Amino acid sequence: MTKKTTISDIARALNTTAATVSRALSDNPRISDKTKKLVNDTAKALGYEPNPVAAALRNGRSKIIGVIVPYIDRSFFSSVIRGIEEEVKKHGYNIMICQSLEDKDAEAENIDILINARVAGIALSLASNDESHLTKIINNNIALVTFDRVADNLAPHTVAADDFEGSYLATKHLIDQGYKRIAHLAGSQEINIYRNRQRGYRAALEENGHDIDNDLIVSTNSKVATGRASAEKLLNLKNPPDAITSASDFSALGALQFCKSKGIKIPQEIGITGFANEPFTEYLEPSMTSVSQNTLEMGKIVGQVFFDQFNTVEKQTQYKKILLKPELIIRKSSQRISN
Amino acid sequence: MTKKTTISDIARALNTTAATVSRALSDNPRISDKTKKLVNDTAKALGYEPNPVAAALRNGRSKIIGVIVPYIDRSFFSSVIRGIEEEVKKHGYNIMICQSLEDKDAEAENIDILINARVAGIALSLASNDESHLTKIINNNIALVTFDRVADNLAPHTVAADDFEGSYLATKHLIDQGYKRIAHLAGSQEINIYRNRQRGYRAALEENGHDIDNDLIVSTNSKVATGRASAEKLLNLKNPPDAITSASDFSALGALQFCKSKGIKIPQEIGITGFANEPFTEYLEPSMTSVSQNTLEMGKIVGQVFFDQFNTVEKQTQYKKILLKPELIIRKSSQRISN
DNA sequence: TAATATTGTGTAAACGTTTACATTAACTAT
DNA sequence: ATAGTTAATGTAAACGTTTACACAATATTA
Repeated sequence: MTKKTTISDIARALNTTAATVSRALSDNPRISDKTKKLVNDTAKALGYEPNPVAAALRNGRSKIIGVIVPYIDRSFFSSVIRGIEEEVKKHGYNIMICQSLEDKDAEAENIDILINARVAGIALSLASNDESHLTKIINNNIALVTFDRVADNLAPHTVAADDFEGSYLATKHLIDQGYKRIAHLAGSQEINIYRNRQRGYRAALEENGHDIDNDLIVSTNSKVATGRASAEKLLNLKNPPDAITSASDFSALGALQFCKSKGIKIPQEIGITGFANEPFTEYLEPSMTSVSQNTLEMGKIVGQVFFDQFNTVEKQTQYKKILLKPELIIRKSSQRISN
Repeated sequence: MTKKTTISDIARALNTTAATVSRALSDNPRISDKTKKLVNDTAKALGYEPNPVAAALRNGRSKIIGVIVPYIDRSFFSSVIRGIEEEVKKHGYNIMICQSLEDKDAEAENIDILINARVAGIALSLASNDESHLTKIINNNIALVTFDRVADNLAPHTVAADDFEGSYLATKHLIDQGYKRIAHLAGSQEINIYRNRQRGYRAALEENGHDIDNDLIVSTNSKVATGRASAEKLLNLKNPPDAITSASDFSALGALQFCKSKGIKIPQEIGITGFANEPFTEYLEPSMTSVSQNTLEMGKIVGQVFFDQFNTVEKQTQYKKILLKPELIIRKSSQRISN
């Protein structure tokens, strides 16, 4: 392990000082072109590679973006993470990943760790409704972007899928397919994304002359088993639905399984749509219509928002609230009109 | 953003020096218990938090484990990453993630970045068969653990699923279920994991008195479409198989789709098993038997291997080649004997 | 031509730790 | 009582950058 070349080594070789070398390498206008060329050439000749740790110490800021998600291995998050990685890499940044495990305290702890690591920014999908601990990030003057489960009150910049629109699209699609009584498997109304999905469902019904029947809105925890139970409940109603639009792919899957087990034909007798376009939806029988949130894109945009910030003159940055257009992926579970 | 407390602040408050504070905080035996208590108390009182960047500069090593995978959002990798994260977090370490996109050059570049970031270790799943660029890691005295696609020649420590065993288990299971002509959808034989899976298949047949028929071994690229095509080819043989054990869930899915489309009953007329236990296998119709590689566990073990190394007296570390026992998840696609 | 800008470079401190090498005081042994 | 330990702490340098400030040399202006 031969010692690494430093700017001082370059300086020594050129009979100049580290300051000049540092400036030359960062293309400082005060340095003559001749010196710059000299420095860059010997840097290459000596195999110089900058030490980001030293720079981070001096600058009080490292070229790292911290990312905190509930679970790394949820397909939604891993895909967003990939997007963030690819975007920040373009700017010479790296990502440091933490999990909150949907626990507020773990989230707060991870925030402390990232602040201490002097990250340039933190991308975060909230573990809970509590956003109070985010102030710490802002007080430390660290760029903050929340995504998916965004912090509406505290975070200056947010990136999320337009859940209202996604749910609206799915519901409208069912209406267009001729379904008359459309039920909704709602997620926890504590969480804004699920509230928005319910709102989208309601809006689509209202704007298209459908009545809203509260019996057709059932609350779930976004799990397969609950989806099955909810479907059973719905289909046992005196006036059962002929379609189900779910705020989650998992509960939609449960509903689909229940219907199949009862021999109810999908999509002929009942239409089903999910939400999130989980990888499995494509392979179900029948394949399931779902709302794609364009997760990779979401990650890339999260990354971009950081650099938009970094590149604006400090104060003047406008707060960005970005809503990404979702895409309805129409598959067999909801398509009974051939076209 | 009030200035952060440093060890010098603590020293000043106690009328001592930074050296003593540093030693006290790291529980150095040369420091009296009285002083240690004093230091720890004022550290707490002043809200001191150590600056890992400064420590990393001084030590030439940061408490970061770099992870390089082909794609972050493949469920296999995201799950391993989660395991690594959870394990290293226990030791106060964090992970920095890079993607190789299955490109050798990108992998080499990421290695450089991580080396420059002075990571304590690198966990890596190879992008290609080429391992030559790994020498750099070793020359920089950075701990290296390869997993899944391991570097047999260069990497001292490797963690992988026992592919041979997994494939053996799946094949043996099909034999036990009474299938007589068992085909194999093989992956690229350039890659050792696929070679091992084919070996496991062959061994199971041989050890159980089944002939090996090379017509029943078809090579795929582990994609759904190829799986479909391969199944078609196999079922058109004069003497077609009555079971297919695949080296990949995706090609197994293709085979399953093809059989269903032809009205061939699974598992009655044909048994199918996949490999990797991708999330979707559970939800297929029929649900698909697959080999689980215990990915979360794999990640945790990768993490452990680092700290086993760190804690041994430098030189004496023995090279670890860990093979994890896979688990056969038996579902409907292969189970025609009721039990 | 003297005063003033401009250009290019050097000096030295700072970022916050860690640690090899003193130093001092108290303790043990003879 | 004196030399030799041992225990506890201090001194100062080092890790590799960046940058405020100073400075000299040249160019510009009046």
